[in-house]
Amino acid sequence: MKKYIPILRRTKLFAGVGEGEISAMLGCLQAKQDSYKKGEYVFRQGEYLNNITVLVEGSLHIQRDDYWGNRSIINVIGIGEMFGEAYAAPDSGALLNDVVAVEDSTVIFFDVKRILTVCSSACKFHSIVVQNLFFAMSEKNRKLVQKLGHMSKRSTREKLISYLSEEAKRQNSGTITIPFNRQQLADFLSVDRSAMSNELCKMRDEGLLMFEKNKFTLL
Amino acid sequence: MKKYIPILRRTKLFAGVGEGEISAMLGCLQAKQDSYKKGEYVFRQGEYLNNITVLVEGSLHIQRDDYWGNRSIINVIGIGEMFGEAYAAPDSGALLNDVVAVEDSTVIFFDVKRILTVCSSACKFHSIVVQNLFFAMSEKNRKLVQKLGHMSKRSTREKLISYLSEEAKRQNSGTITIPFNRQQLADFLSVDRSAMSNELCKMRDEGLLMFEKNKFTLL
DNA sequence: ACAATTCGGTTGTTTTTACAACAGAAAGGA
DNA sequence: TCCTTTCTGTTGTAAAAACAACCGAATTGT
Repeated sequence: MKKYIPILRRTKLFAGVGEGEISAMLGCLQAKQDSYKKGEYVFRQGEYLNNITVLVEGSLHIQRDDYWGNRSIINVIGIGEMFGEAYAAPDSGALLNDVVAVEDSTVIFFDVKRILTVCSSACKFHSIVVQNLFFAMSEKNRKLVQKLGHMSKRSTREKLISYLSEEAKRQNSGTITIPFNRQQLADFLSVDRSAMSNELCKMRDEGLLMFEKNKFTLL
Repeated sequence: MKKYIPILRRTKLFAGVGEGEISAMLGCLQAKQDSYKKGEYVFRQGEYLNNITVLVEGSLHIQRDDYWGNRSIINVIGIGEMFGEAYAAPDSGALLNDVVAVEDSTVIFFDVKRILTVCSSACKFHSIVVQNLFFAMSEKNRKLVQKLGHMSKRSTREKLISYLSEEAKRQNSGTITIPFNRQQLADFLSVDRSAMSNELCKMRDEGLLMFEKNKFTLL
């Protein structure tokens, strides 16, 4: 697990905490590590969690397949991001989504009780982590609201514009790379893939944007 | 502000804290109170917040109007619920939504820094509140994901079923009262009001449900 | 009680989407 | 390299939603 300490150091959860302290906290927080091959499930819908999990290698999708097989991608988890935190509280009930590795991935689990209960021992930085946890959850929250913003748009075109322009803002560039192929983007925006593909090409023909694979340029 | 202490006591934020302690914390957390008439704005899009706010009287909508006047209702805040917490962190940026009173309302503001920074003085219950804050944010998070679940449905009918059946589950009854009129429900689910009204009547004629005003019975 | 406004339902038209089926290109594996 | 699979774009059709316009009922304010 030692090898991932430099990565943990750069996460929101451990912002402001040194590598030495993180190393010490790994024990205090009962950290456990696990790896998953592309396509494997980290968590499944219906499971009960009691840990906060941080991705240190690879990439994950938080998604949900409904009864008819329609997939909805809720969120993408990149390296350094945490997940599962919303289901780690005592009365939060079962997980409503699947968490699946979209490439070979490694995660580290932290016991949530141990994070929230400030220990009396050496971990001075514990309270920083609690604050960080709050900030990270705030951010996740805002991200979800932004996604609601995209999905509240009535047409596929508007959804695309809403998503791509926000992504351009976030990546601070007119040319962006998205973490989706076409099917995944459609599942993320909850639209039909072929209709979306069609709309994208129309937008390209109208000179609104250019794209090649998952690289888009807004004009 | 004293008169609202019994209400605060029943909130998620102050769960497990006695009235005496709450009373003491009001000062410690620099609580401030304000009231709004129906239709008035508590916060506006673009504002910067640094407090967590709890509704103690009335009802609020978290909503957003886009460029063309399409309204999207993100969330409903009932008595005892908190809001604004996702925008109270230092780097969270400006508020993306409006918060508007849908009836005469009263709120109490708490300075977020003071909540997160455990004071050395008498407030023993401070750390409980920090935990509560985490749990409350978790819950809000799950609520947003549930809303994404409704909005990810492709048809108006599916959106309605998704929303109403979740609400029936939450209210633990086949007969539920929703906090929306037709226009608001449409804005909440991001569909056209007349089309939705039409669909509701079709569903009623098919024997799927019954309704009268904002009271629905699922069959 | 009356006038004005809001609310909910209805209908017809236009636009958009979902769905299905297919084909060429690209990627991946043996 | 060849074969297989995945990915993306294209087209046509059927279904659904948005939009607009309207009406009667209910509600609100004076």
